[in-house]
Amino acid sequence: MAQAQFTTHHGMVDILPDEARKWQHIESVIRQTAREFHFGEIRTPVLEQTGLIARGVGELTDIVSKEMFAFQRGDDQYVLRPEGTAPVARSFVQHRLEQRGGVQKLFYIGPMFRAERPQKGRQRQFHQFGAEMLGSADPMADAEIIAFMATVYRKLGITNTVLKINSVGDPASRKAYKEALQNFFEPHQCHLSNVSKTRLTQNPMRILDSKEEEDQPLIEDAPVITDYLSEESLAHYTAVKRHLDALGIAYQETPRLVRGLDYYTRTAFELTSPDLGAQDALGGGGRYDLLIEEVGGQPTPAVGFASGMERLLIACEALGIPLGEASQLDVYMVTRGEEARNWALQHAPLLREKGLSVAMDYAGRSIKAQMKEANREQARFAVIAGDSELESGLFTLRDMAESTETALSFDEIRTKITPTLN
RNA sequence: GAGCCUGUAGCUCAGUAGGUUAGAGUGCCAGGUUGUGGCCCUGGAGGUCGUGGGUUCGAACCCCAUCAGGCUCCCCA
Repeated sequence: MAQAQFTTHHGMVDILPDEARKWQHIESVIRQTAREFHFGEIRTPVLEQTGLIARGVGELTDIVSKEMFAFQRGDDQYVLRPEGTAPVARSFVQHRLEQRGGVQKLFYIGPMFRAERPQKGRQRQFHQFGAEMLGSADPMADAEIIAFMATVYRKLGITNTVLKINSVGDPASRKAYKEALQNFFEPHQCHLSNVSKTRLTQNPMRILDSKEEEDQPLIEDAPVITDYLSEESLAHYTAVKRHLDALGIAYQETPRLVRGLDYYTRTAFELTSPDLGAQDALGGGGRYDLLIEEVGGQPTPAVGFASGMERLLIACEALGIPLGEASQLDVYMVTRGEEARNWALQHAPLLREKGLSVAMDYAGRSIKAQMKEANREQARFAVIAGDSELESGLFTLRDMAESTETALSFDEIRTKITPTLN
């Protein structure tokens, strides 16, 4: 491979036009879904203050402790955002969105950054779409958020997914549960893996989603959080499940589901796909009733989800779901001679005004080469212009699929060709 | 951060007892048709064999390092 002098950074990739078409398709499904659920788009900066992420996501999380792209400039600490929820929470507080009344419903699509070791379905710059509902503690909000996420996948035809849900409780129930876990694991400490041993003191709940084999038998018997939920949290959880049932959204209760971000309270969920290998999470989310306060706002209950675009692409590909048609070229203007090229350059806009896509040769190549290109680009029509056509005012309109030609004036051509739908 | 595997033309890949100017298919460009595509024929361009060292008379092939990718661990989207 001829090595380029400059290349993308480790774990960061270019998305070229063929690939970008797929992204556009997925994005349009997301935007359409957002419209149907009546969520407004929010676009926050890619750079945030490091303190916001550290506080919002949690100092002890992997994301903050070892995966941040952060730098200092002057007195300011910048970080490339590793996720979307903390920035949305910041924006909510900064712009006093609670003053607008009602529940704020926001969605976003954009790049996130984490300095992890790249592998399939995991990049250092990756893209997420997500949605947040701020200002509602109602279990219906949880159900709507999950429905939003599920709808995107359903529309795209990704059906072999599993929705896992759990409740991680409120602070009080979580405290009780953590103690119960510590009491349970402590006597068996010597049977735990090394990672889990350290988690025992720092964050015992994380032991539950350990993949270490030696931990599995113990995890099986570990106490279940649902037994430690406060009355309110249990009622909330029950209501969320009831609403999902009513919506016809299938789910799997997963008492051991714990998410890696600190801000979750009560509802936690994750959508997984068997097509993704080691990184099997398509998306996930939950309720974060304490985050807004944590980043300096009034106490505000909220719930949201985030989903990985790259993983969505992988899932589509695995299922053979076609994404994004090649853009249709309506007219290729084939020219011979400088005069004809000038004519084409000046008349192409008159076709484009009608919404037609129009291409021409910019390299002064032979008619044959231009026809070849028209064919490659799957043009519907070729308009051929040379000296004789310019003189007579009648141009050759060639239907590429039919291989038929007619002599028409430019006005007739302009009237005859109409844009293809889509 | 750790382990294993891979790295030859734009793309998919051949190419070891280490030995002269490194190959195929496809794509690209051109000619066959002096103004016309898709099929066919012919020709051409394109690779310092990921990069840097080392071993050797000689390395795409052996050794080391490095970079990039893949799979797994960790964790997450």
